[in-house]
Amino acid sequence: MPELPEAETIARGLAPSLRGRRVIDVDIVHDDLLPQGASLFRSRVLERVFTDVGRRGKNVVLHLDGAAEPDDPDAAAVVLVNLGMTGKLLPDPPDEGDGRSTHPAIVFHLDDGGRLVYDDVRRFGRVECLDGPTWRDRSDGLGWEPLDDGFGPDELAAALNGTRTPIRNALLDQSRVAGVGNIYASEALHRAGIHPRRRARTLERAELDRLHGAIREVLREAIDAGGTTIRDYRNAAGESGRYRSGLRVYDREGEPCVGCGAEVRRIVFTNRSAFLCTTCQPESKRKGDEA
DNA sequence: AGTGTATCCTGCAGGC
DNA sequence: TGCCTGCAGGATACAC
Repeated sequence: MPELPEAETIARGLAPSLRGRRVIDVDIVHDDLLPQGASLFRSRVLERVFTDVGRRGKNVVLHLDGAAEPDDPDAAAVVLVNLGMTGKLLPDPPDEGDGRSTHPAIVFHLDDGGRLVYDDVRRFGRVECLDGPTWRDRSDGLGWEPLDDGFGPDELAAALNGTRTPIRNALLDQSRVAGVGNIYASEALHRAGIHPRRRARTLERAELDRLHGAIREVLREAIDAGGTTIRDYRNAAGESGRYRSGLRVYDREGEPCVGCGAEVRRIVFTNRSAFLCTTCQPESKRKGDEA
């Protein structure tokens, strides 16, 4: 569920509360979230100190010191957290009431008596502990950070790489651009006036320029609002995101388009909903497409 | 290469 | 109240 703005909000909220704390024990409630297996994961994480929290695409990256070999920079490691649809990272959650962990999957016990809980209702998330070189390789397999200075319209065009796949699907492909999911794909395409089903290779230069600007704009606005909560998303403090009211089409089927007043429509392809205004985002003229 | 489908899982809203 | 269906911010694997 969480996309780039939600992962960014979580990382920012988590960093101050996690830095400098050491893992003294790990409870593994659901080992199906650990592709490495419980014992390897535990052995890699035990006795290490969280040094910082970052983000890459939709992933929250918990940095660990190189406790075993302090002089080797490659000994530093990360806990890579892909939150799936319903993942949450909760530092020191209360036992009762709002913000408590309802579906704990992995519990890190920390040296000061506190905890970091990875909670995940549907358990589509993944948690891994990777050494530095492995993490760099993994990160290299992801596409552009859309908010990086180096990411311009030319880079977007190159990432799309002439594919015939619908532009909505191309935007969801994390190896092209990292961090865009179903909400912000719909939102960016609406702002750019491009139909979600347009084949990526048919986008003209002006459309690529608009799409590039729209992606960055909507992601920045969503970060400023602390992300979007449709139902499950909560930040590290257990709070909802405030960007839902900034959404122009996503989850607004039947409501008027803010641009033209026509009804927002929901279409489904590749098993996922896309929301659009068919007036502001006209379908291409012919079924097979030109170009 | 692209696309449709199924899968992993749980919960919730809506229809009857 | 309950039962059933469809749907959900993701990612992958498969057959055509």
